[in-house]
Amino acid sequence: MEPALIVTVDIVLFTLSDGQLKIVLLRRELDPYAQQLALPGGYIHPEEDRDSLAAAERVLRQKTGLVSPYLEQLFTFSGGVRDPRGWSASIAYYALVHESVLQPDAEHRFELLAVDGLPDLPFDHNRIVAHASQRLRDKSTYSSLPCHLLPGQFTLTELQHTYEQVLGISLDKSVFRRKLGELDFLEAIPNAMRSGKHRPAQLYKLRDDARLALFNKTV
Amino acid sequence: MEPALIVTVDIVLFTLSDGQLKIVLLRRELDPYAQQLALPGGYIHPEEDRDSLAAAERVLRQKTGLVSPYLEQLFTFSGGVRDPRGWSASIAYYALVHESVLQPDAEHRFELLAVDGLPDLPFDHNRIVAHASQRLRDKSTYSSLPCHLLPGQFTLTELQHTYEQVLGISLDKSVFRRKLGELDFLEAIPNAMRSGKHRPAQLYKLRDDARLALFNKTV
DNA sequence: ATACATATTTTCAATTTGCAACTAACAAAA
DNA sequence: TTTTGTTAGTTGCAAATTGAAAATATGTAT
Repeated sequence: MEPALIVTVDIVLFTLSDGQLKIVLLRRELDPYAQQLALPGGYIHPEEDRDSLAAAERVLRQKTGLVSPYLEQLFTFSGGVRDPRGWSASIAYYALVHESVLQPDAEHRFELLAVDGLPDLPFDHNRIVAHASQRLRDKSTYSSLPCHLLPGQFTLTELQHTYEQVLGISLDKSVFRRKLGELDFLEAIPNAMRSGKHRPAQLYKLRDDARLALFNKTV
Repeated sequence: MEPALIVTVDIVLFTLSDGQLKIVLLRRELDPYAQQLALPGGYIHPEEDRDSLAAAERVLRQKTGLVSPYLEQLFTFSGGVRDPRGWSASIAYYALVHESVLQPDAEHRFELLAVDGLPDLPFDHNRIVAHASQRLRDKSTYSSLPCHLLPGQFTLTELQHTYEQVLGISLDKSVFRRKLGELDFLEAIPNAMRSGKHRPAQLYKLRDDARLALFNKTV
C-alpha cells in the first residue's frame, strides 16, 4: 500500500507597495512550522471541479478574507520531501490586487513582504514565490496583466508607473500610450477626472471583456 | 473521512506529420474506458520529487518507449467527476518530438491523430489536448519551441516550414532569417549539408545551452 | 555548357520606433 | 491678473525596422 498523497492549494498574492512588488504571508497556526510566515494555503475539496480555481478562490477568501480580480494557476509542486508530513502536492496559484484591498480585519491578519529579499519560508514556498514572480514579470512584458495591480479606476500615468515598477525598467510615455491605443483593452470613464493640485487626468478602467490582452509578439 | 484523491500524470506528445499537428494516443488496456484511445498517463510515485517532471519522463518512457527533448508541465486538472473512479487530479505535461522518433516497437503501439478534429476521448482528455495545443501555438509565436519538432539537425527552410505549420500562417523568408540571427539559439554544423537534387542547404542544430529562447516582446 | 531548382543574401520603399520638444490644464504665488 | 510650477497629453522627426521582391549562389540533370 502506497502512502496517501496530500494535495493543497497555495496562493501567491501580489501587490505593489512603496514601489516594490510584495506578497501576502500568513502566520501559521498549526504545525508543521507553527508561528512561521507562509503562503496562504489549504486543502482541496472533491466537489471543487474541473480545475482547482474554485478551491483557490475559497482558500484565498477563507484565509485572507479577500477576493482577487485575477487568479491564475501557476504550477504544481509535488514530492515526498517538500512537506515533513510526507508525500504531498501543492497546486500553486498567483493573484493580483491593489494595495487598498489589503485591509486586515479582525479575523484575518497578514503581513506584506517584498519578494526581493524574502526570508526563508517553510516547505518549498520560496521556490513557489520565485516561480510566481518570474511568471508575473514575464507576462507583464507582453500583456495587460499589471492592470490588476491597480484599483478599478486609474490614470494612464499610474498604469505606466505600475508597468515600470513590475518590470524594473522605465518606459517612454508616448510609446506606451501608442501601444495602449492599438490594444484597446481600456475604456475611458466619461467625465471622470482625478483632480489634485494640477491638471486632472482622464480615468480609465479595464474593459469588461478584457481580463488579459496580449501585445504583439513576433516570430 | 474524505475519499482518497488519485493523482496521475498525463502527457500530450506532439509531432508534425503530413503538415498537421498530431498527438500520440494509446489504446487503454484496463477499465475504465478499456480499448479506447487516450493520452499516455500513469500514477505518480512519492520518490519523484520537487516537481513531477521525473514522473512525466518515466510515464512517457514506460508507455511509449520514447524520450522527448522537450517536456514541460502544462496544467493540473482536478475534480470529482473527471474520472469515474472518483476524486482525481491529473498533472498534465506536453512534449515535442520529431516524427522519425515515433517508431512503435513490439511492446509499445500507439496511434497518431491530428489535434484538429480529434474524436471524443475519455476523461477530460479533449480539454487537456485543447489546453496543450493552445499553449504550444501561443508559445511558438515568441520562442524557439518549434525546434523540438524537428530532428537534431535541420535546415532553416525546414525550420520555417515547421513554424508555419504550427502557427498556421506563412512567414517571410528574409524576415524569419533576420530574427533567427538576432536570437542566436542555433548553431551551424560545419561542413554539414543535406544534399538532394539541388543546391544543398546548411544544417543547423539547437545550441546546447538553448532549450527555449524568446523573441522580443513589447510593452 | 545550359537549364533548372532550391538556398541565401541584398535592396529599398514604407512603416514603425525612440526620443525630445511642444502644448494644455490646473493651482498657487506674486 | 499675471507668473510660475507641476503634471497630462500630443506632435514632429531622424533612425531603425519591416515586408516584399529581386538578385545572387550552388548544386543536379541534360
